[in-house]
Amino acid sequence: MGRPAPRSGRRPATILDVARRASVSPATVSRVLNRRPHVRPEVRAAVERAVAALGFRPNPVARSLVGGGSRTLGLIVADITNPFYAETAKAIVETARGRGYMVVLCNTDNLPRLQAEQIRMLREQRVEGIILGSVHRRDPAAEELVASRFPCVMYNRRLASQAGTFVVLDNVRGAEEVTRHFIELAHRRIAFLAGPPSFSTAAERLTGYRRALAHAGIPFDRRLVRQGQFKAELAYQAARELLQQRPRPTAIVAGNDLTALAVLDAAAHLGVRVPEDVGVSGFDDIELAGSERIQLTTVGQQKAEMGRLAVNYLLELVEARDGLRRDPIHHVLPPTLVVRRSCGAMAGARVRRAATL
Amino acid sequence: MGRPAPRSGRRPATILDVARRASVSPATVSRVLNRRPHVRPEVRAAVERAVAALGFRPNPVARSLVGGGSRTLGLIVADITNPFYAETAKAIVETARGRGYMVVLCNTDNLPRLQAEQIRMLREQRVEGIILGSVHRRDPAAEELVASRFPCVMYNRRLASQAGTFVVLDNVRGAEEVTRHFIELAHRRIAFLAGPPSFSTAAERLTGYRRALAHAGIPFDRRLVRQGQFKAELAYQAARELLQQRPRPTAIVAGNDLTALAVLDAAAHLGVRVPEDVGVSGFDDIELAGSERIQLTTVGQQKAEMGRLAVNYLLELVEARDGLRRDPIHHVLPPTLVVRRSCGAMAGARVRRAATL
DNA sequence: CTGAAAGCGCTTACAG
DNA sequence: CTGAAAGCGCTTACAG
Repeated sequence: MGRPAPRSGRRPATILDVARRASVSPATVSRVLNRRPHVRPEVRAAVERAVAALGFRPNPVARSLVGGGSRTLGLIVADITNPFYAETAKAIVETARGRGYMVVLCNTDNLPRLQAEQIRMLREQRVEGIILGSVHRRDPAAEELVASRFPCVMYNRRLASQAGTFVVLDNVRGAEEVTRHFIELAHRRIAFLAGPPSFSTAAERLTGYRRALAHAGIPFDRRLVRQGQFKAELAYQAARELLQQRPRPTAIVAGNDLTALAVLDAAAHLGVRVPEDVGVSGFDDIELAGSERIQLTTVGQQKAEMGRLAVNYLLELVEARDGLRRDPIHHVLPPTLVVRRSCGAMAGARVRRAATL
Repeated sequence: MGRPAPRSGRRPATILDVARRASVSPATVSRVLNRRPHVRPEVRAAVERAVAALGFRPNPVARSLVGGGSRTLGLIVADITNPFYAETAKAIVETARGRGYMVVLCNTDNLPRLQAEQIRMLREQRVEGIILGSVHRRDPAAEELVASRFPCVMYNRRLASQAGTFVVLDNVRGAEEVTRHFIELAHRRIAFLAGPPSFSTAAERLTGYRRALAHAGIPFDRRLVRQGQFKAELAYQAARELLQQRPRPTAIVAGNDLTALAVLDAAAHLGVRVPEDVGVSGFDDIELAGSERIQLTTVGQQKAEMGRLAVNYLLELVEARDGLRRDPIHHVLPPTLVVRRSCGAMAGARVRRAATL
């Protein structure tokens, strides 16, 4: 009588099965499973034997219901087909797996409404923390998330308020360095293909560009700044306009590699040679930037490292059992100027060297 | 006395709160929530009012524990930084969201051990179904998953046994068409940069290549086939070897776009002109294949459609309440030959046209 | 049509 | 050190 005998079939073992086999209570099994102290070694061993014999694996859903943690994180990016996000996402997923967490992927296309909805869904699904790859500078949903003290970290972009933990590139310096690089190559009419000013990345890169001009005493000319929106199609149009200006800019600093590629396309279609007629630079150093046909000068960032840091900071928050939650961390990574052919420095070097001989 | 009054604070409303406010039982609330019949309209309305007033959202974890479904799917790909996977993943995530499901992303780097581990973890997390983007032709973990009748669908690649539901490209035809295209351009020494033969995609593309040669009466020459492993670095080496053969192949059919780009690089480094000295083609039609600097002739596949189909077939399985589970579906999508500059057809056409005048 | 009760598989105080 | 009991928030037979 009483409960039916356990079906010998496919039903996965539960903690009760383990308890019975080891002749202990489920509470004790739970203690062993969670490596808690206060269990006699021989009891612990018996439980472990039972676990092994039954091939028992705790049901994460039950654990999560009772507050034990779902071992799942959320990752929200703007566009997973953007190589920058794909590369960081890969590092994030792999780092999380190494720590025993899975990650739910969400794609927002930069739509605030979608991002707010995804944050809500992720919290309902009881993910233990959220990584935000594409917050806006003002971003009510993200700000509320941070304020609620729910474990989260931003990467790539940050809030204007500087609230919360984030790991970002030093975008100001990156843009400043690449712009100065063109200045050192004797450029004066340097255009800037900007990203949407609602993103910290775009705003900071524009700042860096202006700063480099200012340092060199080159007046800022707003006609040389065009919106590329970080998107290939829009950037293509903007690049055409820039390239048709007279006098034509002698260099174009693009907001990211995707838009820099659009500049290359626009130049090709207009018969403008790169780098002879116009120098071009990007931002991100995606894998294709180094290919022989592209050879894009760009600002590199440590994408895998950024992803790893984001996960590690997040898990610190997740695992900090409430009390000892420390101050938000602002981790700013250094940029690397990657000089390839598209800026003209290579050719120039060769020419100069030849002249010296 | 009895249970403490609900803390007015942040505790999210539960089904019990709703039941109390609507003066019904939790069972009735559950019925309304799940749109089950047999609820008087006025009761239903009262419950709905209570739900709205409390901002109640059912806890998916509890639902999932009791067998109600976690509303989560798993997606396992070989490499999310490969644009093919990024593009299909995007469609998958968005289609799933439209149907109210989230998706857990896993990356295997094509390691069978990792894939087996991820499948296990996903099942433990109680995802309701799994999409496999990178099965091997023999793949014990995937075969077992299919055999267990757990809802799953493969895309891109399939099992040699043809077991399970899948949506794939007609790879044989794709490779056959692009090879024939070169033959029609009068090529005879056509090399093939293969993928790992343990993948159906690679095996089928090789078959298509051989079939086109056979149809044209061109003898198969195994020295013209090299392993590119679908990876840029390995393909680069293999491409160098091919390009240094004497006589040099006049065309190279690459197993995918990533390896075709490696061929372009190798050619550039060796001073071999594309398409004048060697024609090149890829497979996948990733976004960059169309850029002005690349202009890669390739075999296009409907990536977004493939992702959408995978989700829809999977949800059919998930939602087919056991009984009416129908036969596995084998959906084979047609390839599209995308002719750009790298094959030489453009230049050739122009030349021929000029000659005619 | 509706409710009381049991149960999903764990964990966490509370006793001892 | 260990166990009995309650509970996490739902859903599902079973009664009525």
